[in-house]
Amino acid sequence: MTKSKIGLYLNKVNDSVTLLRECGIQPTPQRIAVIEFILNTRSHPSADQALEQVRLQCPTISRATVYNTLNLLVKKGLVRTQIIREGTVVFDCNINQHHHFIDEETGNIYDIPWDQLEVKGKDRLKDFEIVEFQVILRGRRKKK
Amino acid sequence: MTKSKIGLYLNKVNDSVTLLRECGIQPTPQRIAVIEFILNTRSHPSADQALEQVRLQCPTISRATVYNTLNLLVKKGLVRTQIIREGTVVFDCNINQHHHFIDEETGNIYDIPWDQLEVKGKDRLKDFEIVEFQVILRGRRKKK
DNA sequence: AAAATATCTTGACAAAGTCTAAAATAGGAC
DNA sequence: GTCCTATTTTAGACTTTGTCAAGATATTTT
Repeated sequence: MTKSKIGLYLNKVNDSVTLLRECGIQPTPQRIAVIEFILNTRSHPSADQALEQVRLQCPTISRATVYNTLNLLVKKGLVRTQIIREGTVVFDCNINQHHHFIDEETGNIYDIPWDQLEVKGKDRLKDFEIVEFQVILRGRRKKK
Repeated sequence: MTKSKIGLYLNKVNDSVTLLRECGIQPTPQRIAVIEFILNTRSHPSADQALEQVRLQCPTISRATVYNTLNLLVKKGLVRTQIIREGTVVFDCNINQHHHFIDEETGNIYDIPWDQLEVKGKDRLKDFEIVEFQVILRGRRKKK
């Protein structure tokens, strides 16, 4: 399993153990619980929301460990943070470039595939060296 | 003076008094100090940063008053909030649509005029009703 | 000037996040 | 297995951002 495929296949404990080892992270039960939760959700949770969910599996885990583990996963490039919710950083297991849509009624955050939108005119911004960018859209998700 | 011109002309106390009155806000010394600071900065400050600066002019102002006044100005449409900095809401006196560039070295936030960038493909997002959007770019501002 | 409103301040509180010291655990050497 | 060391985890203290309520000040209204 390669890093680029994470986030969809992580339903076996073995996978997360392997993944942690590949990143040079000791696979403790706490870290396994965190990585299995975060790589299997599309919900862009905050650290405290992750804590709440991870405790269902691993009731004794401390807040500091969840924060430490999530930050470690960010440092290793397995997840990334997004600044799109008021008051808290959210964690995003989709490490490929993509955009975001935020439902202002529910607070839900949806990924928009990179190739669905095109941003034109960036080369005109002569004063800025762009390292990354994304479009952030807000509104309502339509009911089916 | 109309609301659409605010943010550039606000160097006379009279202007801010007029503006507050136009919005049905009683122009107290505290509120004048807050509005004069916030409408004359391009720096996208947090509420606590605003407090710090406003206290230079009005040393006795309380934190609650700065928060209340800023939120009041948001409600009246004179400034708006942006979620682009980690850990805190920032206030933006540019109420016209625009994009943002964030210098990752300094944390400085720069406005990018609306017409400099074009986002194509929004109509393909059938599941979403878009109320607003912006492009957020990160990188380094080039030295002159 | 007294009463009624509106505003401001202080301090308490909650949530998000970091840090530290001590306890628990794991891994390696023997 | 036992001992030793390095790594992890935990609990709690602390900071920052933000809100709220109660009392103190100001401002209007009459």
